[in-house]
Amino acid sequence: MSDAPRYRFAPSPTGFFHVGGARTALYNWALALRTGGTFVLRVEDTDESRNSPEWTQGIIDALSWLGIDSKSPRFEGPYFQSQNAELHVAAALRLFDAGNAYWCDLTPDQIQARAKETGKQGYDGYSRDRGLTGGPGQVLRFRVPAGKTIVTDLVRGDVEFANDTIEDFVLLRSNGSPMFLLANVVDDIEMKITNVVRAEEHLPNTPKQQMLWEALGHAAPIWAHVPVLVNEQRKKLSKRRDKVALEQYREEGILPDAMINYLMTLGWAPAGDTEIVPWSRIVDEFRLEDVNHSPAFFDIKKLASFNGDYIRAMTLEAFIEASAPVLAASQAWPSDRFNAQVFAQAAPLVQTRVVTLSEVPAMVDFLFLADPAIDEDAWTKTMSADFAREVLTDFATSVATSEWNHDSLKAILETWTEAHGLKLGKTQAPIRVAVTGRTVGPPLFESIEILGRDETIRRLNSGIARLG
RNA sequence: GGCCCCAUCGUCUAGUGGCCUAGGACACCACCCUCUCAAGGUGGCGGCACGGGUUCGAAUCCCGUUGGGGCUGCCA
Repeated sequence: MSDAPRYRFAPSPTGFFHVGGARTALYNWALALRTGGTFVLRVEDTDESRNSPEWTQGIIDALSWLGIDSKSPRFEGPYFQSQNAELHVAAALRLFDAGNAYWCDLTPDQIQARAKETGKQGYDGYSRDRGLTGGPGQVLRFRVPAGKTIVTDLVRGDVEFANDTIEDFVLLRSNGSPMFLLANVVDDIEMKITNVVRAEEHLPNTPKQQMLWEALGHAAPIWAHVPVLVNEQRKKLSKRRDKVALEQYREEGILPDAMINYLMTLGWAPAGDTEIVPWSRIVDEFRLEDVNHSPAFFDIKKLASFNGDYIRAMTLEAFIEASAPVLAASQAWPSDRFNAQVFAQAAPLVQTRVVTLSEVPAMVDFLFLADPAIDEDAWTKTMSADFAREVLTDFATSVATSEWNHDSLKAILETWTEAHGLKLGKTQAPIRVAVTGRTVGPPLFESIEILGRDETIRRLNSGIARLG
């Protein structure tokens, strides 16, 4: 098993979990599962400003929500890049000793000034042969060899870079700390990573990393650069502009299975005519070679549709259980008025009517409010019907002594409706508004049945009173 | 500017030279069902960026154009 592939996911902790990162993690996880390989989590925390212990827990929690279980035998880590700093520096020094790196005392300002002078871009290799020996204020730069670098990529094929278009990049900062490129490669070597699957934005870095692997005496891993996720403007999803936090979707009632399934269909599709497929099938079918080459728009509407499908596919028990937290957290009614048994009765009525769990409370609030919140527009619209008062009055009278189930309740109104030459769609409206406060909602007669006779009659009468 | 990547309905995709008068999904529209709203069912709208090749035959291969995107830091 020593040749089982080792995949890795290497996020930098930034305080929230990016949906793009989630997809990359899922790709790596699916691959590790199918190949009998390992998923290594490494937190790239070498930038002080991106380092906070709770961020790390956030990553673990987010992965776990996505079904990437840190206790699975397929999972390894988390490792922390910051803890390997000594290794990174040692590798850099080895590179210097071997002549693959050299010291440079140019400041960023000086580099810019030189570039302006020569009319060229970036650092020009000024210190290559100056024989500097290091010390305060000097950075260590990699000596990019002549020739070209060919990156063999599982999704993109061979990508060729002319080495003279790659400047001698910094390995060690002037304060002696290692840069990301170096740290990343040294860690990957150290952790025996065989497959690097990451977002396309890293592709331009790849020739540099490949040169590092080789200079350090190792064969480069198998690369795969998957397309980035973009917004409606076709720009890379960004924290500032876009809704990218996985946690936010979780809070809004997106189901993990829906998110997982949706994310996997961005840039890839399972065989057949349906995109809604269980994770087990994704694991069986997912291949990097089949991943699309172009950026994919993260479409919240389609995500919502997937979520609706997943909600409807749940058993009633599962739906009730999944709704419990949002119900408990809801501010829609005084918490002591909530009744789990009542909700359980209403649950089948709401399950087909919500797309996210967060919509559940608004669907049943009239059951838990002392008085339903009357929507004014709904009221004026429905109560302006000339039969409104009469239907309310007659219905209240009839149901006072009728059998208490939705079929009889419906039959009562149907009889009344026919006798008045009207349509049930019309006559139910005033009753619905008086009882629930709105023109839309779960089926009326079922709702009334659950609400109970006394409360229904009370609301009907208070509606009549409100009519004046 | 330089380097690199990409290009099938509005969006996500199927498609790897003939099965394509291009299939599915989301969105949208219509109809059916129906106590409202959903769900469900049926149907519709809508696409191979453009121009050259190669080939008996091109969405599929090649070149160019155009258009998008990414990277370009002593961030990761």
